[in-house]
Amino acid sequence: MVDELHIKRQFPILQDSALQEEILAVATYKEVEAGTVLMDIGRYIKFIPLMLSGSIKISREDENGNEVLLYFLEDGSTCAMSLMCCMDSGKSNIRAVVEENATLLMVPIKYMDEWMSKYQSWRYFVMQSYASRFDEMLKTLDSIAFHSMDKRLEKYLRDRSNALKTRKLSITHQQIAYDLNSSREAVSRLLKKMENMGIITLGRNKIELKEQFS
DNA sequence: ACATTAATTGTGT
DNA sequence: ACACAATTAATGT
Repeated sequence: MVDELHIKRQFPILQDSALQEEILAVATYKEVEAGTVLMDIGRYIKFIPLMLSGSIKISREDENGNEVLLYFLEDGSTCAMSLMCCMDSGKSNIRAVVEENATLLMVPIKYMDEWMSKYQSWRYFVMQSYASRFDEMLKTLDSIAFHSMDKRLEKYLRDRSNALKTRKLSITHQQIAYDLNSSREAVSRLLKKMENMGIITLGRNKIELKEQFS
């Protein structure tokens, strides 16, 4: 069901075929359906997930229990946070919820050290994951700190569209509001404006991003 | 096909 | 943010 070709396609950076074989040998294949809480704050991380398909939402909670959306994970990527955690306390700082049915390769974290020194491509992979997640989080931070809700909403739609690889999003205004820590009404009104501008079309439970959406 | 109902979206304050 | 209206999709009859 999962072979080297599969890995090559989804993780082009992991070129080393010895590494690919080793991944296949030690990883367990897992299918998770939408809504599953893959990892929660405070839980111990035992596996590094390599995503083959689907989409996962990574968020974090502050002292008051407010959830903050950090980014979406898509296929071909891994959770930089879990890479970091296995060098540190082993506990997760984040929550990972499956947005769209996902298939994963779960690699036990005990291989991390070994592979870091053994495989150059694994090192690159880890570094690149860090770099891109860090970058992504900076953008999210900018968006929260410096941009108004309409820009944040645009970014949200873009991100979600990229993660799910579709222009047709199935989501309610309420859920978006929750992810952006805003109110449903505010989101509804902004979406309506965007529809009037002609960059999206709205329907019950769906939002379609038009070509003009940049 | 029609009526009922729950969920989602729209609007005024 | 709240209250309520309007619309939509799902479900039963």
